[in-house]
Amino acid sequence: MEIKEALKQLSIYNTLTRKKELFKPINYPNVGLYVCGPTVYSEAHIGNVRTFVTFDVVFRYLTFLGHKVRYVRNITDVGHLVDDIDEGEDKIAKRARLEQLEPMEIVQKYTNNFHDVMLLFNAIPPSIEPTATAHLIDQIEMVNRILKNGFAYEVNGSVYFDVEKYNKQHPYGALSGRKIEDLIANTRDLDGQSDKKSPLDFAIWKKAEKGHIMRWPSPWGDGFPGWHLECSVMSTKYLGQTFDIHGGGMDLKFPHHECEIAQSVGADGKEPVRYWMHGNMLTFEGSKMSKSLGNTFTPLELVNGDHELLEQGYSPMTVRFFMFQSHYASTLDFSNEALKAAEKGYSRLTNSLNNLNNISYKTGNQNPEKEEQVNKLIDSLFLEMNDDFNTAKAIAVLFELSSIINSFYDEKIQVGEISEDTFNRLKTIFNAFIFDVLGLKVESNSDNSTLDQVMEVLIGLRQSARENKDWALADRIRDELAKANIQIKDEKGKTTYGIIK
RNA sequence: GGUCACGUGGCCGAGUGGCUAGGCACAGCUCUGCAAAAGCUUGUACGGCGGUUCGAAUCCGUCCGUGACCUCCA
Repeated sequence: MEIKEALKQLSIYNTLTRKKELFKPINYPNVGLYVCGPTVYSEAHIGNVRTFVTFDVVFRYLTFLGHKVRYVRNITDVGHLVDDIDEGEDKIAKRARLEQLEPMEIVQKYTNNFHDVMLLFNAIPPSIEPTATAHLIDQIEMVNRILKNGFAYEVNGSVYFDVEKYNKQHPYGALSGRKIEDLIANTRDLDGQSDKKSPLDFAIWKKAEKGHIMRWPSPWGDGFPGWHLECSVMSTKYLGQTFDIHGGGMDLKFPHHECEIAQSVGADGKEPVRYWMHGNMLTFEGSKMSKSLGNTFTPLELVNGDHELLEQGYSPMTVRFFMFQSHYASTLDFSNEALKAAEKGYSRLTNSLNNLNNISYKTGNQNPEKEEQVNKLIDSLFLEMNDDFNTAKAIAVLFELSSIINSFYDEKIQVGEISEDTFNRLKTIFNAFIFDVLGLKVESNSDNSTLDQVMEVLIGLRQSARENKDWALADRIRDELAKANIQIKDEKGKTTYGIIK
């Protein structure tokens, strides 16, 4: 599909500069996109879904505009500690102990779960999905480079990044807007327990204590890599020392992403990322959903309605659509009312889509105003997405187009008022935005062909009754079916049915 | 305590110095044997108080409220 240059001017809000900037890839048309993936120590929750669905659209839209995107999203399978960045137990090791499994069994189990969830929500798999444990040699190498450059020190088999020393040459905290003095002033004393010179320092290699079940040999003895290191290593390895876009949840901005920058600059002397993007959090009743607060639910619970906070289940595409009705950088509050509204809205949109695909073009009296209106709305779809992936506005435009489409379908407006070219453009772009850009799928209520056949019989019987003006029987069929949650829909010329939720 | 966001009509939620966001709900209408479904149409909102401006919901100040980050979480 040919897209006008004027419709390809994408702007991205860059968290680093706090400004919207025109997106210019380093090696057009290639684009490098790195997104921090999950730590696979427990089931994915609905907040994870929001972040990855957000970047799914980023990936899809960049591709749609003609970029060749290499999308790297890691799996963290070692190094992420439970309580304190450098003092807790490894999350995966802990889970392995609790479930009495090998750590790699935990990793596999929750990686599978994560993939299932991503599939359920129709997120395209990344081009490369590297794991931390498969890049230990690369990580040890990066630790060596940082040590060689003097930005790290070894103590008792662990290696720490020297934040204060680094800060003398490179500003630390630019991404999250922090000053090192404030950070120092705010840090708790660690009661002299730590090997670290400063509480701000973070482990890039951690010694494995006796009995620690995740350990690899290194120049500093048996140990495992620090949490932040993998992302620096794998983004550098697959996307280069400086690449285009780095994304992740807002909660990773500090310290995780700040540390990534420090590590990359400390190792290779280059700013790693051109555009930083951060997706915002999901809230429930006003407070952040998070594993630690325990107010999350899993995607499956949401889909099945299997949670005390949920009045019913909401289909994956309803949820996806719901998420797109707000901007990725805003918090989004979950509620039954809002989800139900999204469910109806989404069904309205897919209904219009079906209508559009069932209209056959007929020439008529062209109306230049209508022609211009339709083309302008189509252009707006691009312009809204170009404005920092504003899915909410793009969806609003889709609804405006829906009204026009439905009017064509009902022949309240003749489709011949617009040219055939414009009609074809409308059809192509409307479909493309829904399926390719937003990544929505049409979910059918029933794939049950037996039920379809039964309903065909009942609808036929009712139709005969109506033709005989036997309203009592016709209404009885309708009402009895309604009791069984099946709704009869009399449309023009034909009758269909739907399952009431 | 420090830093930073946000407060939009009944609900959700965009956006912006002057011109209708959109969805849901409500209402009216069309269709229909009646109804439902579906579709169409309408609704003039931006926390309080000051200020800047010809004009502010949009900029500035201030107050109130909510939230996030500052140890883990997407």
